[in-house]
Amino acid sequence: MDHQRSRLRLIDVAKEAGVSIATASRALSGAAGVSEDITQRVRAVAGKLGYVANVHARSLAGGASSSVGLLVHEIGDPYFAEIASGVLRLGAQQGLTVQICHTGRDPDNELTQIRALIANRVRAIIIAGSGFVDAGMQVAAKEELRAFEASGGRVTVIGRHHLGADAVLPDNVAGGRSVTEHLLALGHRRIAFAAGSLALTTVADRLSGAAEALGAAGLSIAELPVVDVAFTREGGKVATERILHEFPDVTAILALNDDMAIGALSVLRAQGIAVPEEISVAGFDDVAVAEDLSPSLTTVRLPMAELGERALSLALKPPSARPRRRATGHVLVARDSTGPPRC
Amino acid sequence: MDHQRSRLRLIDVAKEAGVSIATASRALSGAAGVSEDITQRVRAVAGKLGYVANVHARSLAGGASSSVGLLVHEIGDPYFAEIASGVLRLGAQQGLTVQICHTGRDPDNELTQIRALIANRVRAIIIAGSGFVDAGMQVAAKEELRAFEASGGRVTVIGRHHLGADAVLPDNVAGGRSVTEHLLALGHRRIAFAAGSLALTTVADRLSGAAEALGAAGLSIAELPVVDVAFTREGGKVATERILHEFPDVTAILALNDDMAIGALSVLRAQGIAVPEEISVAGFDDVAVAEDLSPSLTTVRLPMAELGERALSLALKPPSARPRRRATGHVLVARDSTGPPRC
DNA sequence: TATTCTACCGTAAGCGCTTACGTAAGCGCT
DNA sequence: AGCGCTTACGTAAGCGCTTACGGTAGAATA
Repeated sequence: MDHQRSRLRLIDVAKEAGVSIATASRALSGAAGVSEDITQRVRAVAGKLGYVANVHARSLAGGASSSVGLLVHEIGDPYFAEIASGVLRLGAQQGLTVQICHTGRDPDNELTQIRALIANRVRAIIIAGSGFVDAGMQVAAKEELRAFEASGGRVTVIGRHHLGADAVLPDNVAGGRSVTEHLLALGHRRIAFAAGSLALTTVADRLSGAAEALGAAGLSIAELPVVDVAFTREGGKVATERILHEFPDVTAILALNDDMAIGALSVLRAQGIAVPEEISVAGFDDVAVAEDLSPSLTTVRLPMAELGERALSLALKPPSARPRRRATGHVLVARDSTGPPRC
Repeated sequence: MDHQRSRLRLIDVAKEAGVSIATASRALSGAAGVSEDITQRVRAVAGKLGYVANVHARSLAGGASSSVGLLVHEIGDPYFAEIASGVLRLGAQQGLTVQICHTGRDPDNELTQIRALIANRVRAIIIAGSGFVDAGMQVAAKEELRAFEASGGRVTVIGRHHLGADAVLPDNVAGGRSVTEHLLALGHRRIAFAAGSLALTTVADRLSGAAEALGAAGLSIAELPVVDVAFTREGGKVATERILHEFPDVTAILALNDDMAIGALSVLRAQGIAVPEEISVAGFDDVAVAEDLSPSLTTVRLPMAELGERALSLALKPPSARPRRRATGHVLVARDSTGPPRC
């Protein structure tokens, strides 16, 4: 590839500026030990010539890489896309390039991608979606990550508690509390919960927040229906049908994510039950759809882009002795799917 | 950073395998001139030791980079996210790393990002969202890209015609034809078009496809209302109000993207006009929302992920003398928002 | 057997950059 | 003037890899 040879090198800039290559390097990188006027001169020449340093050479010589990796399941998924958006924004601001890998939920592929990131000598790996935090990650991949950390790389995890690595996660507990308080404030007492898998910390946290709010109002979640199906639209449908059938006195359904809430809405519409007049529905996540549904969905917005930014900023700090956890805020987005109970 | 020193190098593998570093390199890269058994031995050792070649050193020495760049406006936008998904999928399959840059629609930032990609010696730059193809790109950025191409880099564009570079784009003409044929087949004759900016090739193409379909049915688009407002939800609302007011005999509204269609639906709902019983509505793009609206939206799905894949595969081929164009297919997704006209 | 060829492998020269080290000049001090 | 010290800059040694190039063995040819 002649495409390498044709671009100008540091030595071209140095010659043009009448200094040595070392001085040019120092001037451009802002290192100490170069007089002010020479620094200016070199930078001016570099700008005039349109010189851009070769990242590979720089990284090879200096050891400091200027890129970070982001691991997601599927970048097309809005959840991950929004995380990526935050990571990219901060990355660009910091002059870092971001390499996004999506695994397609395939453990083999995941291992390959992690190896590729390490081969690229990324400074940090941010894990947003991965078997690492769920199940099924290759043992080899875990070892690879461990070795990566041992050799100075940083690993941070988004959205899950995870032992051994710094993590940022949405404050699901507070979110669960907020939306439950919203329902209580409207006057609801018989609230049903459409849960996904109770094993997920996400679900557990949201429910525990709800329990707190209920407790503060003198109620107990133990006396309310919690229907655990699947964290999907279909799961929402099944849960809703069961709730309507078994607990006809409920006045509000709190789905633990928006997908389930959408399923709930479709069942209610199909059965001719008015929302929110007869039953209120609230969700979790504020997916883009939520606003456009009819009725528009009351939900809890979690700032995934902000989580992405925080994960990166955490990754850029030196590691701490014990893993850090950071929870970010949330916003209750009250829309048309919730209202006061009829009676 | 000791993190560099601690990882094992090619020479470690070579020693362990009892060969020279050159032979080890050739064995791993699959170059000719190495006996079969030595190749196997080296690879086995590399695998056992978990050796991963340093991409920076490889690229610096060999000249051949293993990464490509993708330029988007905003990765959080599903349109770009889906494109990215396709690029990432094929990239992973080809062993390429993909550096995604999002510009936030800021021309200065865009220039910075392009420079960063070039500094990373990417093999190709895929432009999905950029002032390059719209307006407002920095002149410096265009020059940078031109120099990049001149020095052997490849540039491909997604979603726009663009002179001088290979491009892949959805077949908007065929899409416009399909959805119009669908409406005609249902029996509609008075169809109104809610357009965005007629200056966009996207809009022009979709309309020209519609005109073809109408022509084949013995109708002329010149006699039908084409309301040109803005390519937004709000634009869809305004267009719909105008259509209802000025052309009360229309039985179907074809919005030239889904955002406008969503706006149309909300106006119709507000005015108590039943869809599709009184008026049919169709859109374009098949955004994720489309399926969840009520009524669910008939629309044309454009395979953006596939476009991303094609853009990459085009970028990996040697450049052709004249720029290539590739149009991909589309799928008409007929849902509940369209039906036969009442009368 | 001597010779040419081929296939294989090792030696070493970079790729473009950073940075330890060396050197020279300027400063204040005795 | 001579000393040490600081500051500013140049020289050169790599970073880990690829790849000319050269050398050595065995096969093939005479």
